[in-house]
Amino acid sequence: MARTRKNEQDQKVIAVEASQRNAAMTRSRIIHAAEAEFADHGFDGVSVRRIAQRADVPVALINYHFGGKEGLYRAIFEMRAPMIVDQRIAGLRFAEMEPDQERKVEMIVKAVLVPNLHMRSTEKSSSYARILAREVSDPKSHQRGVIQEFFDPIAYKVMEALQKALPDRSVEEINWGYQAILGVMVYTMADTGRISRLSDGRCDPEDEMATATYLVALMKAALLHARAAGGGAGQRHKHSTGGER
Amino acid sequence: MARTRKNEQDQKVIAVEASQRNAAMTRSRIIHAAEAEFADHGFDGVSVRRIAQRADVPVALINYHFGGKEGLYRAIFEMRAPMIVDQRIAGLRFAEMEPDQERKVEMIVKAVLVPNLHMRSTEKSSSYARILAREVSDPKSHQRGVIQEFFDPIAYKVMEALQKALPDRSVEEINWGYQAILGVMVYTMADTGRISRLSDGRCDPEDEMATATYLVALMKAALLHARAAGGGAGQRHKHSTGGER
DNA sequence: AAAATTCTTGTCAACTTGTTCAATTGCCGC
DNA sequence: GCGGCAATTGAACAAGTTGACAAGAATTTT
Repeated sequence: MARTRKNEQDQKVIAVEASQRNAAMTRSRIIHAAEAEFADHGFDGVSVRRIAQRADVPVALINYHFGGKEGLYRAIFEMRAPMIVDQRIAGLRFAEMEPDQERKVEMIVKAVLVPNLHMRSTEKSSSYARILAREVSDPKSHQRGVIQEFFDPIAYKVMEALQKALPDRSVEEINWGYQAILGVMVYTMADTGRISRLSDGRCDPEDEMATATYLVALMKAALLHARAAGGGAGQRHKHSTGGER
Repeated sequence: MARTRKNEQDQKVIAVEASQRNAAMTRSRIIHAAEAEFADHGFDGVSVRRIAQRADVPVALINYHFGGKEGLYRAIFEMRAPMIVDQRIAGLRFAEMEPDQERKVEMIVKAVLVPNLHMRSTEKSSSYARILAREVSDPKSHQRGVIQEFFDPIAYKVMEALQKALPDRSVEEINWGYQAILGVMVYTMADTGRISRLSDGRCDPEDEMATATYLVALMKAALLHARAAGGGAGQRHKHSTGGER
């Protein structure tokens, strides 16, 4: 957090060109500009020059503060990720205390979905949601290692909680269940208007409340009622139903 | 002299196919090179020069045949999309004839998932799956309009089938259900190794059969058993989607 | 007050980018 | 044969890219 002696809010607009000499604030302004640009055009689609222009700083400042384009990119995650992770952990702790199985699963699903959905509908950080969505569908993300570094730990925690809530499920079922939740979440977060278009405006990811309600209901049902093959959790010969193709 | 004529014909075919003077063939080579590159680095992450180099053709040829980078990008979809759409339509026709509700829903889910999952595991066209995954999480996709043009029609068909199979569901429930299927599918298709890493190798998107089994089971359960909480999910205005800053 | 440090800035050069151009090649019907 | 035509080529273009530098301003330390 920026620790300025003076009130930062007051100065934010006033002294842009004048004599605002504050590293932390400049950094912040750059990061926010970068966040918006990266969200709109992707890592490769945006130039540091445009970020600099948007942040109203000279280009060289970006290299000075973040040591390059990728450093700036990582800085965004370093700023935002803890926010989400903490909220998820809190949600999981909540779920742990719930005795009823059905509600417990629901709370776990909520713990994963709600922080991100909320973030998306918050104007200020909605860009970050889209960056996140991009990152998971980019092979380079592995190279950058951002997801792994920031989100793998919480992923294990969630799956552990799921396994505890659904003890009769196999490891595979738990894993695929978690991946499904994530997929739905990411797809919704990344949405660029298609959901609203297809539903003729009836479904709107911006409406955090409604979206969360429907998605939680879906994934809760998926986790509670899905059986991989036939009846038991065992791996019988699967795929006996009609063969298309 | 039938024989001579046949020989001539044969030689002509061979010559045409071997010669670099074959528009269709060079087009194809360019498209395939582009597909691989776009999948790995995204639309903005790759230069036409690299594509040209990979296809072993001069750069100018790309612009000649496809009228630019974006034209080339669209050409990929024009080649691949019909394949998937047709398979889905076939799957839906299958589902339509199924009397049992539960099996019907399962078949619809399969009709959506299987063509894409199969494509992903096919080596030759696995790149396209990743391109598709990128496209849906790119705001520019709206600008390009590729998804809308090629996949919106089949989306309506699927939702129609879902509505018919689950008549008591609201339009919103059907829409979110479909979005969920798509989200899970896209996330799985786009996966860059995280699923396998998190599951310690137990879950592998490359394994088309197992993946389809688990995902179909999940989404089938989601559609069949999900009920929006209490029934009153229709919270109208919650957040004003007003001014940005 | 002077010096040292941190932060900011304009400018620069080497390099890519997507696209266009004029010229060339091979194939066809005349 | 010989133009007409589509396909191909290498070169050139203008615009934009990144990262670096040294010099200047602000802040802190001496």
